[in-house]
Amino acid sequence: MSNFEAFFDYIQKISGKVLSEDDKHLLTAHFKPKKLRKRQYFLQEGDVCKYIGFIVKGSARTFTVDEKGHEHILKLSLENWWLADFESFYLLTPSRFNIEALEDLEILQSTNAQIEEFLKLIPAFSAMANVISQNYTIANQKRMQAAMSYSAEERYEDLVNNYPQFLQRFPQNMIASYLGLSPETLSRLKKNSFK
Amino acid sequence: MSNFEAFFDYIQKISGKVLSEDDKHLLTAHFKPKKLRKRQYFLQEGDVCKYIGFIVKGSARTFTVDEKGHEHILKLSLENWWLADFESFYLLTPSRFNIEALEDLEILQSTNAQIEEFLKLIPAFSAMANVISQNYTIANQKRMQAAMSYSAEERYEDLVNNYPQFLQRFPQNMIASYLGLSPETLSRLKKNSFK
DNA sequence: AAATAGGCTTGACATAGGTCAACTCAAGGT
DNA sequence: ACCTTGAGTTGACCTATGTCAAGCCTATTT
Repeated sequence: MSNFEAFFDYIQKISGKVLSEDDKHLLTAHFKPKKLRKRQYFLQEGDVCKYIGFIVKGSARTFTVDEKGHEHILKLSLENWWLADFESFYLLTPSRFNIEALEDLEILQSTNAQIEEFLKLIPAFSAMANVISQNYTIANQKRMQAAMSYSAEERYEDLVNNYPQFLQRFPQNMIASYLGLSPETLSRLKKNSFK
Repeated sequence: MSNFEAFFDYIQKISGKVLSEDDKHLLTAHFKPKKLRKRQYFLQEGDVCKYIGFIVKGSARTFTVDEKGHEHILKLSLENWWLADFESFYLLTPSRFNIEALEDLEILQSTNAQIEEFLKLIPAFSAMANVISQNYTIANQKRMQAAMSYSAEERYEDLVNNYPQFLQRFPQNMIASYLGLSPETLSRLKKNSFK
């Protein structure tokens, strides 16, 4: 099953360890393929995030809606990323976020309890989890610094340099929201930077 | 040594596991007590963050200086928090941050290589690391959301509710920088919210 | 082919928050 | 005791970005 091949490759590459045949069987048995169509929700605000998904194909956004009804995108996710509200997933509390497919989405999903098992039983999986958690911490720190220290224009240029795929895959108003800008501001900003 | 008692308690409390006498000896042997005076630097921008510190007493700030010479505080740290630029510490790359004692500081410090050992040898330590990493991820997500969705006033109220100790321990201009505000703005904002 | 909807741009205007400068007050160092 | 230094406040003004509204273009639906 080609879905799982990509998944196994990913785990082995990130962890630097090899998956045994047993490991693979275990993963195959407990990660369920699932499809979501564009606009479908993976998670709704107020629900507990019971599942974590590994994105095989497609994209999604994690966002909140504030009191004024404005949406704020906190995360844009593509292939080979994990999809979940980790706070809700770890603590089993109702989520403050929505997660919605922006393109047709194919994921492999599993539950918290099963992830705990994988962490215990599969060394490559647990090594991967550690690396991902490091990467997350680093990425969050960078994003936080950018939000605090950089102007709108600098943040946009940062994104162009670091996540050029985003520009291909996501409409500009989503990018704007991800950067914490109104769509109008991003539009003007691009015009000016071309000069 | 009372320093270490507090440290052991912390590990056991966070991890939910017990430290054996051997564990404690290992930790005592490889965490070195260190003191920094107010204003002293734990880490300077451009240096690799070779040490991680557990704060026994005192406080510190992690900040950057932008091209215009303005400082931005990314993290304020108190007792029972870890002190490090994790990006630099994990990857051994030069840090973009400065870490400075805001009050006289007593820490227990160790190196990356030794931490790896502790993770392998001490189950309570490794369980603690997982919990902390979860907490970190959650806290970062919240802070990111706050930075994107909330006004200056809302972010301040959030801080008053969630980290009231900060108001006691840190001068107002540090709080302002932590919130991404100028000191003047925070000052005015407080005046108005008293009404 | 017409109709509709979504995304993008542009203009005019509004506003939150930043900047600069002056003043006050408390604290620490000598 | 004196002097300096740092923190906080306040006022006047400035600027980046948001808001609202209109119009345009492309793609999809009918």
